[in-house]
Amino acid sequence: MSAAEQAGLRTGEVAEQAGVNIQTLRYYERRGLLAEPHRSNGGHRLYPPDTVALLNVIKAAQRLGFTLDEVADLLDAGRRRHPSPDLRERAIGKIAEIDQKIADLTTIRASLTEVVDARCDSLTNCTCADCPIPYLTIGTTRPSGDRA
Amino acid sequence: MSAAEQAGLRTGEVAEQAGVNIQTLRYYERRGLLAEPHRSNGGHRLYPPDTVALLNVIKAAQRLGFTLDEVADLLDAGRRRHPSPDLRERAIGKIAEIDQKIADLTTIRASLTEVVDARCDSLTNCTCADCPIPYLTIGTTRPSGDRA
DNA sequence: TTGCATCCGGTACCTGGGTACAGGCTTACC
DNA sequence: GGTAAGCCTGTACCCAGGTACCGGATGCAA
Repeated sequence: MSAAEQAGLRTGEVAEQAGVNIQTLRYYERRGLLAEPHRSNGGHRLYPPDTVALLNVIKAAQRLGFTLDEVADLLDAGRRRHPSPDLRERAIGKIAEIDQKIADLTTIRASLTEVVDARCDSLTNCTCADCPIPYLTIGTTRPSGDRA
Repeated sequence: MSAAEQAGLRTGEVAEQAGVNIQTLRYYERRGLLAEPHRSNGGHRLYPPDTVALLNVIKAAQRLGFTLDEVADLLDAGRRRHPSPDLRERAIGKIAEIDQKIADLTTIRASLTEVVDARCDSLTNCTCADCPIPYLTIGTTRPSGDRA
């Protein structure tokens, strides 16, 4: 059993297993998404094994359109055992955001399904001559009043 | 009735109504998201009125984590009356992506709800001492094999 | 103890999605 | 027809999120 096995994963291992760049690990550390890991005597980082899972979480959240700052918030909210009232507030806000996202995605999904199910395809000469923008409904439910 | 009324909206009007920058309109035009509008004799752009709605759609899709290229694809898919088989293929792919996004969002939502509902809050000294990463499940369902 | 793969910090660079500015022409209203 | 607001093209710049590169130090196995 080598020393590495009991001390943790090194950057290269984490990066490889999580499918991210080594530089990205250090970047996330700077951004506060990854806690500073332990170091070897020589100063090399040694990560706890669940870091890989955490990175997958981060990447998943990003794919959903959250910024790194937001991801940091989400992780923070989830991490604390007894969230402060403030944190609760923000979590509630995030839930509302998420609900909106889900609603929008559902609308887009429906539109795409129509395309695939050939609502227009088979009708070929689709009744809705001016059918150009099928996702229009999304626009009408946008979250905060943009319009004057 | 002025000439403008029958010819279309000018950039400033569209930008204002859609809540975007004028520069953004031209940027979208360059990127192919907005068709080149008609021009006045003097060369000023004159947009059809539904451009505003279209912009809202674009912005909504962006909030959901789609890139501009992807938005362009989505719009394209929705626009065609009789989609080519290829387009159908891509639409199907997008639907799968969207389903994944919805699933992930749902998971995150559930985790946040737990936080808000004080599953830990009231337990204060939460049983799950190592509860640190509640969204872990997301990572395990990530879309395409990242791992070697 | 040598040698190669890795890792270190620091800095520079890249892409996506915009945004700002300069210098000049149009529009619209008096 | 004068003039202010608005628009034109072109180019430069900005921010987020990474990536690449550099010169030097570590890790570890033979």
